[in-house]
Amino acid sequence: MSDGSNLARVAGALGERTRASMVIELLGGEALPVSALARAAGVAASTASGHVARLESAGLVTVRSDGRERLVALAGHEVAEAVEALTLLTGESEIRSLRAADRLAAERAARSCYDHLAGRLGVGVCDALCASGALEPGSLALRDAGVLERLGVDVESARDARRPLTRTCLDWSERRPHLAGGLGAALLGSLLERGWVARRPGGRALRVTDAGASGLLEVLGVDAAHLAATHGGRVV
Amino acid sequence: MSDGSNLARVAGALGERTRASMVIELLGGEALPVSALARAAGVAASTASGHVARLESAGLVTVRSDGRERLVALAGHEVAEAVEALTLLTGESEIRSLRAADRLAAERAARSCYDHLAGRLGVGVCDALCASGALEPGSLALRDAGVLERLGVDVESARDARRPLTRTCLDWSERRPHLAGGLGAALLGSLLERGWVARRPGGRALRVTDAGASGLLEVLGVDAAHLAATHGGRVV
DNA sequence: ATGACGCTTCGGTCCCCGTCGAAATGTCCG
DNA sequence: CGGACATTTCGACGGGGACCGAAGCGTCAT
Repeated sequence: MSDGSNLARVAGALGERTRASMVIELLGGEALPVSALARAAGVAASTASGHVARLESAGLVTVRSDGRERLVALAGHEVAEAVEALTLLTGESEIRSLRAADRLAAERAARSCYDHLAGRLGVGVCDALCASGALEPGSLALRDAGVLERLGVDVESARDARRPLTRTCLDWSERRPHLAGGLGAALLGSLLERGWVARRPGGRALRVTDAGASGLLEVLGVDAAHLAATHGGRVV
Repeated sequence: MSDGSNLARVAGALGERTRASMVIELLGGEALPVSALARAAGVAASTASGHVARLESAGLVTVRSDGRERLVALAGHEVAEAVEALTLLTGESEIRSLRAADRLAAERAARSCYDHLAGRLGVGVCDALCASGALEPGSLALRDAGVLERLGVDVESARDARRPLTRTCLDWSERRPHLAGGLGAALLGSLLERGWVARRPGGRALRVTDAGASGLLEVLGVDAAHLAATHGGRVV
């Protein structure tokens, strides 16, 4: 690795506006067809096809054929972590359109960071888990699995030798740490499975359902409906 | 951030062989003059100058004039973390030359990961800190500051609101976590200040001094001389 | 079977950017 | 002050790659 060509190959795959848009789109955690990525990035299907091929050969995404579609997904949580680390280096973005502003507001409120919660909701849930004694405040080390199990998380099966059980992920919008790692992934998975949060179509933003609002209030004392509301904006 | 241009700007700065080599060179943690980066990357001084300008405008490095030299350094630990995260995505590198093989062996043994220890030595020290009860095994949360203070670390001043006290950093050579974060930085700083480890010129690799070998053996029970030896290779 | 649809390949165009050497600027040291 | 050195600017060259539309190839539905 003293030679830079490996790093350049991976970074170069992200280092172009169109491909970067595609990867950000995939950061929602769902697999998307090539056509959706083309639309999101604003390029022709043929152009998008080439970019997907390059992302795949760089190992950033995996592609799976499904009928006549080809579904593209991030290759793993390591990719999402690298993208998040790079995103932290970028300054704030300028708002370009009303639609972009809406979308940004929704993502600031609640979003998935590939496989775990982020945004105000993610930080709020993490803080509540610390306050309830489930997690150690600074390090986010697991202290008491009880609260998490009441959220439907199977803590034991969240253990995975390939990555730490808990990890702090610095939120680019809140500039505060939130819960990532195997446990963060299991938590989002459980909330999605229970229908407490749902993915908003066409992006990384999440929506808190009525069941989720009451459940999170009861178990964690978190006013999720307030946290996940777009400040002063319309909530779809 | 739903637009990819910010991500592309930062990733694009890393996404070119020559600039990637320069950044890897800077990952040692020392500020280097432009001429040293040019030599390391194998390009003319004028070419290197342009690349440094681009890295600076992307916010990845800072440049400080010192006499007739301009010293380039990584802009902060966030940059180092992003580069490490990207490095984890690259496969193994092929060895191109005997010199590169020597260098790689030295870096696998002991190196600085911008501001903390990495390589076999870094992992070994981290394991020993866990075994001695100073750190919590999985999360690396601080348990007992005593051992660290015997290593010269001022734990209190290592606390920094802008980043976690301890963080796990996955080692690309060992594929095992080691200690990063504010405490990891303070530890490397202390070992360098005490003269227990020293930077090898021209790279990220570290050398364990005689004082360091006996000190680490006494305080942590770590056979640092063995860990930091290049396996079967010559040790300069 | 016959479209409709999603995707890829191909050919062509254009521009960005990495590279160098030469010359200019600025700094240090006799 | 004048020569050595580090760096930057400039001009020129060449290559890689981003883009599109048209055409070809599977797959699904009617």
